[in-house]
Amino acid sequence: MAIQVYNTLTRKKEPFVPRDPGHVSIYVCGITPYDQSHLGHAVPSIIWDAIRRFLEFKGYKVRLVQNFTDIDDKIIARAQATGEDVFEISQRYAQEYLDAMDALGVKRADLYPRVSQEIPAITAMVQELIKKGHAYVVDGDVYFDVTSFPEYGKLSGQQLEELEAGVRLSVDERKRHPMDFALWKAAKPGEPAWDSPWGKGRPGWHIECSAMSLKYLGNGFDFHGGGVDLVFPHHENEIAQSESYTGEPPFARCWLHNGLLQVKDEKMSKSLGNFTPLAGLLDKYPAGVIRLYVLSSHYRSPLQYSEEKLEEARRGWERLMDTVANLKYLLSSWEKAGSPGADRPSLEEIESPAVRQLAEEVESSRSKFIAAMEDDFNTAGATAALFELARSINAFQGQTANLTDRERQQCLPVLREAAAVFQQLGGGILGLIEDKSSPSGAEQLTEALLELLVEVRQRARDKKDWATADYIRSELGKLGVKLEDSPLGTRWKL
RNA sequence: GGCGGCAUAGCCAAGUGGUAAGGCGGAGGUCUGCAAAACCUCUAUUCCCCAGUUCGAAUCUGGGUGCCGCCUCCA
Repeated sequence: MAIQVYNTLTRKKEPFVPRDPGHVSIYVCGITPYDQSHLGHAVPSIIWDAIRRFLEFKGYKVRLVQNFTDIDDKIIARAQATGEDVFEISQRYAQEYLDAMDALGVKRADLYPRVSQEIPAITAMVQELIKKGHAYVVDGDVYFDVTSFPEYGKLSGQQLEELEAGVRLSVDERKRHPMDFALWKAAKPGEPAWDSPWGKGRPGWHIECSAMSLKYLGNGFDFHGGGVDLVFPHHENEIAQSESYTGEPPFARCWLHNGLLQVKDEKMSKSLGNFTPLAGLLDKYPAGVIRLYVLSSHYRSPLQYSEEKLEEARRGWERLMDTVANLKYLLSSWEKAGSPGADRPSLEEIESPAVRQLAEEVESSRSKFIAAMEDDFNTAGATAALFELARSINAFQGQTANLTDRERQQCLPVLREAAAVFQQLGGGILGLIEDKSSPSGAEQLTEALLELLVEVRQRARDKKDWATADYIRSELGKLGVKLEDSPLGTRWKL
């Protein structure tokens, strides 16, 4: 089944056909680092991370580029207010953003170009646009002439005439058309500026993404993404200037826009002052919880933010993590017991109905998951499939006690496969399940000590010394370690 | 005023013509020294409202209503 994607440009779902077979090129509009990153910024990052991981899972070689707008009015304003250097500010907040993405388990983009480092590409593009008659110079400013691009409005469905009627701000009299936008802004005193054929100045907002995406991904790259709030004017303008520049549409093949994070029915944004900084949130919630919260709805839907929603996500996430722990426990105890690690038998070869059912359910959850992701990256449907798989695995575990030796023999490879699939879907693609493959020395010691305490407590329990057993459990509880007794033995979790 | 989107249980949320996934919460049960976890059963005769198309609509069409985003910096 081919991947289907909803394209903002055509307003319908269409089959995804990459520009270059086997390769996917993606440009995601990044942030303007002038203040703390908030949860709203994490939304597209998490979504694109899942999309990217899924495409890689499907065998594509993915190239993902995300920019930093490290020079703009807001950063300059901030610098003037604090007396700090413009680039120190943008550098610091860009780093904070990257740290937060790392903490969220978002794989790094292949490239994070910064406007300030791309001035030559930008001025070259502006020059070409002037040469082709798509832009004009006024007092050191350069404007794009929207009437020179007949298709202006094709992304957002806007008509130039209507836009003109709806202009809310006083229009700069020097512009030929009210919707003309700045490609280059003449420098004001005290602002960072670069030399250009039109005098000292700096790039306008929209031109950077065109220049950088064309430079690093080439014309006609596969996906251009960002929040829906960027459709107009930002992405509309990108299309206008890029396609005017190259003369070879499309600039980007498919436009994906994610819904916005809302707080009390208003979007979360820095300007509204209702944002939840990522840094603090990551102290309170594991990355997997935040990711599950974001990925359990479709990327195009708006997402309501509240602590309760995150708490709900936490409980669901804990169930997934418990399933991982269950699997690990079961596998290691069986492996210790010396069950031979045979090849995975075919479905027909499996005698035990319980084992066969598990094998079937693993396969069906896996295909449901993949089908959901192929259908416009429906992570909500995919997480549903993951939860179904968790239930299958946990339910199977409850039946393991009455399996015969021979059934266990067949079961081990099936169970290993279940674990691998669960890890691949929930961990590898959605990034919900952390894979602690190499615990640190301190962690290993902690584990060993906990195992010891659990063993001591078990001896007390064997003697029906409930007082000692309960004492150990409750004291560990105070330290944040939860003990759970099961027919398979006692498990602990932090 | 223009453009775009959304409306599914107590809450969150999939589902684009064939008879309502999944999560959280709630009720009951199994297991268990207790606790917890896990599992099982139940929890929307119905998808904002009205009309229409159809053998059949949450899904398509028309008309309402409500909410959100954009038209100014924004992920």
